[in-house]
Amino acid sequence: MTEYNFFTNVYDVARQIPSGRVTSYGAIASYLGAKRSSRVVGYAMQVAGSVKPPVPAHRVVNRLGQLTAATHFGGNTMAQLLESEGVTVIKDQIQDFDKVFLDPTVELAL
DNA sequence: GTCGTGACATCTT
DNA sequence: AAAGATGCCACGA
Repeated sequence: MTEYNFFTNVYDVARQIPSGRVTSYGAIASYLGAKRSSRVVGYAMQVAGSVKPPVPAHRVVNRLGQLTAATHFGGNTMAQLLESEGVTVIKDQIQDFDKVFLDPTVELAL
């Protein structure tokens, strides 16, 4: 009995994000058909570290491309991971965000 | 069981 | 056009 919550749905999409790519809350929310529920998407990421399988929350950032999640990760760990995947991140700010940005409604266009 | 807060975004005035 | 207010779901106390 899989608890199909909005969270679970977000995790599913986030796990479909390839390495070196990033997405925004609104994009995922929109993909799920709940644009205004962007807040819930963000909260899902918070618990993402407590969910199975682990979700690459470091690939999910806000609309500005800022690693706002780093606050919960406990440091710059998130930025280091992104750089490790080929994403340039400076001071919790993704560079070339337009290039690494991936839209689930486009790439994952179901 | 109820109230409030939270990795944001969108809609309205 | 910009600024302000609202909305959504889940979890914590």
